[in-house]
Amino acid sequence: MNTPNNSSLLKGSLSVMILRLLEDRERMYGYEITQKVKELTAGEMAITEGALYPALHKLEAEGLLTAEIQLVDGRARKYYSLTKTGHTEAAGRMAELAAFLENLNLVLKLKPSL
Amino acid sequence: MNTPNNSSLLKGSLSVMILRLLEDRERMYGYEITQKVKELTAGEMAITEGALYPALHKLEAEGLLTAEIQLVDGRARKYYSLTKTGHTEAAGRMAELAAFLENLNLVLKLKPSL
DNA sequence: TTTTATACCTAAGTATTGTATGTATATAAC
DNA sequence: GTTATATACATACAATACTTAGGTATAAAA
Repeated sequence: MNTPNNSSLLKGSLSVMILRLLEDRERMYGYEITQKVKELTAGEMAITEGALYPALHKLEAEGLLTAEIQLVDGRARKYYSLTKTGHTEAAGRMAELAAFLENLNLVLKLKPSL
Repeated sequence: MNTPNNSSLLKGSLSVMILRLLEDRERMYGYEITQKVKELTAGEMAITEGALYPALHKLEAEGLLTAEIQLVDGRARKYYSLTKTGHTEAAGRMAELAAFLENLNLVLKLKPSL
């Protein structure tokens, strides 16, 4: 029998988004992530800073991200990049999410496009 | 500007699943829901009872579900049905979820099938 | 000069879910 | 006949994520 997927009913979609964005972009800073998400979703999805920064710190503490601070126009930016482990984990979590969404579709009988 | 969708980053997917299952089925009891979800997902998704029963009680308290107890083969079953408000709310939450998933796809650039 | 945008951060509260446990009956296995 | 499994409900506690609300600071625009 399959091991039941207890994996968090998607409550961790924020960290997956962060990891996925960094898979494509090499490095990003926190504020940039909030703007990029707004841009990609035409303003419909907003990541709050109160959720984002703790999530970034956690991913860094888990060894999935590394950070380096850089001064740009007199303001300090903290750039994050995926570590080697982070790349692996990003792929893994994306697969988990995809599997969860497929199962969710089965339960909700969503249209294939969703 | 669009009102940002702060709607809970999908952490409430369980209640949406319950509402959606009841949209199609008229009435179900708790244990039946756990089995139906297992069946629909070929055992890959398991709803824990510790999450399910409080969720059902909450939906009932919110007036979205009504419950009636019925004895079947010497065991008491608690059947839940959508109220009129529950039907409306079910449709609303499904729409919210669909919107959220679309935005998630935009951020994650998932394949159309997901 | 004040507001807006940029850029970071944390603390406290809320809400959902998982783990663990409990009760009880019916049926199947031993 | 006893034990294990399936059915069927329930709650308490812990873990965790996210929201709300606030704080600091610089640059640019009004």
